[in-house]
Amino acid sequence: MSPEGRPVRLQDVAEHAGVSLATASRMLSDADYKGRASLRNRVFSSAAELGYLPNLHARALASSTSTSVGLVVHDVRDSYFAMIAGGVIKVAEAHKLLVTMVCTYRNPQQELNYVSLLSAQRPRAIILAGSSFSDRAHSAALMEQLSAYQASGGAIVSVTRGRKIGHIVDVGNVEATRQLAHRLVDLGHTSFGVISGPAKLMAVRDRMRGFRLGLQDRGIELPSDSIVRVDISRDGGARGARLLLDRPHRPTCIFGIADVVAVGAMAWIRSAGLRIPADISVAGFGGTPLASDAVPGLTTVELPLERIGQVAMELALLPREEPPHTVAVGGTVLLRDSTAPPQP
Amino acid sequence: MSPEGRPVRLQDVAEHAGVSLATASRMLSDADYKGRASLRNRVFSSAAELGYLPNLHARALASSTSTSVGLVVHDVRDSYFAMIAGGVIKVAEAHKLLVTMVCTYRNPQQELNYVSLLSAQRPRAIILAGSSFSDRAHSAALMEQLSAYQASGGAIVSVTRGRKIGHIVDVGNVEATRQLAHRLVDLGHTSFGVISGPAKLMAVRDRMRGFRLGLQDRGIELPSDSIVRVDISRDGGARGARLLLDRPHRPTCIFGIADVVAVGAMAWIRSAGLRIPADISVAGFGGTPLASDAVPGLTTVELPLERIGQVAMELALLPREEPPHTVAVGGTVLLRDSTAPPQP
DNA sequence: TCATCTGGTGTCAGCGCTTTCAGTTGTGAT
DNA sequence: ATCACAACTGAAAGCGCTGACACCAGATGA
Repeated sequence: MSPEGRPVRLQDVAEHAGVSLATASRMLSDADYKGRASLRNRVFSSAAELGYLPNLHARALASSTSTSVGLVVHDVRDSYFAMIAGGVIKVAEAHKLLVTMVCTYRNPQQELNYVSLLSAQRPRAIILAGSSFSDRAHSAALMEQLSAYQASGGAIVSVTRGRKIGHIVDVGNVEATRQLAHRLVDLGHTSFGVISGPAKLMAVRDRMRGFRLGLQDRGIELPSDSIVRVDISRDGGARGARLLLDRPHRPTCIFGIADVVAVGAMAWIRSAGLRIPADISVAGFGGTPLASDAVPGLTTVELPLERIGQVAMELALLPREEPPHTVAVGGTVLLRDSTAPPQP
Repeated sequence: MSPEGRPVRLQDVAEHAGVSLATASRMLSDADYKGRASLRNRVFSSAAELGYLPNLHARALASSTSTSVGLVVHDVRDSYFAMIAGGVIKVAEAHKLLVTMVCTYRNPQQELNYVSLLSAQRPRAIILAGSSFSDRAHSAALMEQLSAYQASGGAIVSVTRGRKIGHIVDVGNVEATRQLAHRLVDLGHTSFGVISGPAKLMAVRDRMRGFRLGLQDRGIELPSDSIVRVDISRDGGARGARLLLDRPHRPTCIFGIADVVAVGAMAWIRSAGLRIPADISVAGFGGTPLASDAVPGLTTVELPLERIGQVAMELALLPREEPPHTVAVGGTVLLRDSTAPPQP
């Protein structure tokens, strides 16, 4: 490192090694460039000795290729996104790319702000893992930003269906939830309660639709008063369970729109003195560790979350000329002990 | 956005608004600069109309101040770090800073690599939330990197005690674990099993030391054959519990070095047909959502994880001339239902 | 032997922005 | 009206790096 203050520049390394700036640059950052072995050694040992660290900003500016990747999630604290982020970071690190993460906390306006802040960093790709609001105006604004970003050479990957730009990782919310509904009905349930999330979220809508479809497939309607909407969080789940249990007709099975919601609901149900699954069954969605750690184990739609992150990052790495891909990453219904046939 | 390809530069905005580059720059990014109102409007509306997005790389290069912050954790998928990351990101976003996260997966060599990759991005600060290995050579190498980084103007915050550089957020591993031990002994336990983690981690060592001290305070020794070392993960916890239960003398209380370990242990214990806490008590460390979601609720040392992240980020924002601060963020022993007096 | 490559190296013009510095305008006091 | 002073604006010099281009040696083929 430098004796004081000013960081070591490539120039310093070049001088110390007695070569030109350009040669030093090529030696250090062009893998295909060999050069004279003696010089090569001199450059590398000078760099090491001086503690040279390339300035990524300068490099990005000069070569207009950055080493960062933007990741947009709703909330890292939710295991669902933490797992996806883990997958993204794993692949990114293998390629020496840095992942810059922003959390929108499901606020569309924040999302817009952070996406533009991210774009300003000119990342190689932007991965939208939590995104997709149903608001027309918002999607239009987002699309505008994204297409500008794409036009300037960035890759876009969305973990959602139906975005008309970039690559897509489709987790098949609708179909998976439909399957879940089938299995729950097959268990014998006919009266359901659903703890849903903000209607502005596409994922929520899709899961709701899938659940409804699944019930309809078995000839069951979901009355609108058996649905409550809460924040997607543990507390939201608890509140949702309370609302549902307060109603005159108690359902035999509750579906939480996300694992974290279902887990919150389980806690409330238990504290209300009811047994799971004897008195009431509970199911979730996501396949987070929350579901497997829960007691009893939470029946859920298991998504390969970390894998989703990895796939997203791999798509982001595809050459620019590649046409938009859509990768379907299916979920699997995992029946655990939180669900059982209803007591007669 | 630009009609095609090339992004809009400040130059374009300036021309469109009929002012010089310099003026446009000042209008757009110097808050103290007012300028003639008419020009000001022209510049802002031009920027909006053209969809101008500043190039953060160019800005960082020219002004040598970046808008990013580096965050080093062991593993985002672990709620412990996800919560801390959430706190860091929350404060960072409030300051329009972007957080770049790397995961070391507890590999010292990776840590070194990623810290230097991060430094190359010249972030305003580097926050080491998961770090601190006991290896001498490794710490020396890390210190060298960090001090070079600091010399070049970056702030450093470590969530660990005893690093001799930058600000410190001290979670008080030793003292908190000591208290936990007291409480467990006070419950009546005298025979303990500990599921510990890699000895190379300072946090693990500190918690072990605290636990030992706490027992010694009550006149109890911890035989070395009642300690098993595993990976800090759910599976590690399960494996640890298996090892402990296989031993001739079964402890009445098991301490997992981290919540995730304790939760894994609980799962194994339950699957082995033992009841918690009737047959065996379990305690963890961290205060992650894992602990509160567990059934029975996991006794643990509750750390304000999100707050720790926030504090770390706030320290990172302190003016450079500020001397190194040390903020102690205490943990609280939270006795839940996973612990009870041992059965006679 | 000389013309033709080829790979290695140096020179230099930017990448898009900030920031002196100098010049220009407008303001209040004289 | 006149001068000092402030506030504004523009021209230009980089920030640290890459990438075209030019140049040079030595190797190759006729």
